[in-house]
Amino acid sequence: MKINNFNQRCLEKLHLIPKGMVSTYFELANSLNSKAFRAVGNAMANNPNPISAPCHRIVRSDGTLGGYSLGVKKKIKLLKEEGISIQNNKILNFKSKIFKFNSTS
DNA sequence: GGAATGACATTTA
DNA sequence: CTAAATGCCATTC
Repeated sequence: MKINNFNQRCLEKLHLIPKGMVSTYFELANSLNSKAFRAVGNAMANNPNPISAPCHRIVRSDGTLGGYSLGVKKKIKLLKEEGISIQNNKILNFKSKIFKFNSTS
């Protein structure tokens, strides 16, 4: 098995997300200089370490939660604990809580 | 090497 | 606004 560059990359980025903030698959892939937001989701889905990586801070571009290996329910709870308000499986003030990575090369 | 899948995104009806 | 269809990228079978 070769090194999971993509997967590892995503996990590293997750660590950059400050508490109380969330990010989208799109932004995450964008930070990787890729448009593989699909592959990003796959990387999380395979989730080698769902504990070491705050994958619960990753949501869809629409502000919806999307999914979670441990269960969407858990994701909501975690985000709420982080200080993020969620309702109807959607993040409130999502635009204000979205976090963008350093796109500056 | 090829087909199939997915925690997605965007557009059109 | 909701639903359906299409496109995209990487990984897995």
